[in-house]
Amino acid sequence: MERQSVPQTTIQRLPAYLRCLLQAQEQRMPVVNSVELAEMCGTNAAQVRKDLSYLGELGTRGIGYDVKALIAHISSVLGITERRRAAVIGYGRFGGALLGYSGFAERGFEIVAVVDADPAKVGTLVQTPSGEIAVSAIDDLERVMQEAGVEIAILATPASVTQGMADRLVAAGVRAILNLAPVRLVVPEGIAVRQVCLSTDLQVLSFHLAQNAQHGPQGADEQE
Amino acid sequence: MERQSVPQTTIQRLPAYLRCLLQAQEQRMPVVNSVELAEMCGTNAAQVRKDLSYLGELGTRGIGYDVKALIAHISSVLGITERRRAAVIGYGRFGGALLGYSGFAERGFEIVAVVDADPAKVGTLVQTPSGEIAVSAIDDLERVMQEAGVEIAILATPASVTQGMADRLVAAGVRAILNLAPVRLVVPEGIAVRQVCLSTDLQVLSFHLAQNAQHGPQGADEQE
DNA sequence: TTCTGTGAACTGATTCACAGCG
DNA sequence: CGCTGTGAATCAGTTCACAGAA
Repeated sequence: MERQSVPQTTIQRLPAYLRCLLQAQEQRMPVVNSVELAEMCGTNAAQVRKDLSYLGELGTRGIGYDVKALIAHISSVLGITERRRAAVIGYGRFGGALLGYSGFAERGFEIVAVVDADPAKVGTLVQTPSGEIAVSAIDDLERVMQEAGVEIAILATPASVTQGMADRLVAAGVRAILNLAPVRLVVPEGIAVRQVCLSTDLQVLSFHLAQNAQHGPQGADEQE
Repeated sequence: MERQSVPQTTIQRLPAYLRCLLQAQEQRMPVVNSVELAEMCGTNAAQVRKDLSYLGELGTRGIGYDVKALIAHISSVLGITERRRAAVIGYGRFGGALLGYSGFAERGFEIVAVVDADPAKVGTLVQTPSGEIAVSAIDDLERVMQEAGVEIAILATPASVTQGMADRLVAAGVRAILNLAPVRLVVPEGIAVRQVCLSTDLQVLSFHLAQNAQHGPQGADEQE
């Protein structure tokens, strides 16, 4: 019944708002206004009001935003009122680190499957914050995704095999992919992909170092 | 002697151009034109030409861009003609994964120090793609940063101590920080910070799943 | 009076379309 | 001719400034 045109940039800020609101809740603040919320997450009040206004009329004039209600609303917009089921593809250094990470569970995600190509690893039991799971074989990828009801795949495979994995995941019905390998994925329309590339981020940082070195230490801050 | 107004967005795309150019070089292509380069990195030709034009007149009309020369130029703009020295703060699951990752070395970075608070870990030898290094104690943070000549710090510490670490790093002269902990860092003007938050990315993906579920499987692709 | 919600103005980035170099 | 480099047009996102709800 409502709009669908929430700007891309606003969506990317919603998780930050959510984090700050949870923090406010811990501090027993029943209400926050746009100035406080902006302060907490490092934006400005106009931005906060504009962003939240895309989601509906969520505030009370003269008062501010009800913390509990706003948390519920943003969670709903982000689609994390129910826990989302994710899988880690590639049980290597990064894959292993992800499985042990408790931050996912705290933010609405559960790792329900791990897949690896190495026969030596298949069958291994892995301890995750939300339980113990066994490593599955790559050959069973499609079956495992379907049986575990995986909605999001986290690709932590070697670069060379990553596109192939993505193709199989899409064919198996996975519609959202977080790619940690340093390759650009090509996927059909309608599949959501997010690329995380630490080397890219380091290179951007390096650019700023190069800039500041050149003409006096006054310079660029933050990203975005 | 030249401009300093390369748009933020262009800078963030330079690493991708670099990656594609290295790939072109491997395929023995001496020259690429804007259409080919756009194809390779998933943009459009106008974008490529505009981006590269901010760096100078690097192409040859009627021909395209010399791959070798363009690699050299972009590397120079990104400040990675010399190897940049980075440190990993926090030798936990993620820190460990980073140290074993060979992608950094391939893209102009060298991990020259690891620091951890756990006395049991201090002194441990860690094998990295570019050699063996010993874990240093957090108490020695300032000295280690200075002696190793660290330019970029990668924060992989528990959220609760991350801001404190950032403060000490800045005080120790580090001017660029890649933060993997899910907290917003507050740093003085002139310090470059990049935030990587996997949970945030998952939440954005979840938003897209929620959207598509609502009104028919036609939908959002890619990030940015 | 206090603070939200929102048009209007502005800023920055992308795309278009073409002049002009090799 | 083919392709770059670039002004001009467009589009998206941010900031301003204020009307009006509580």
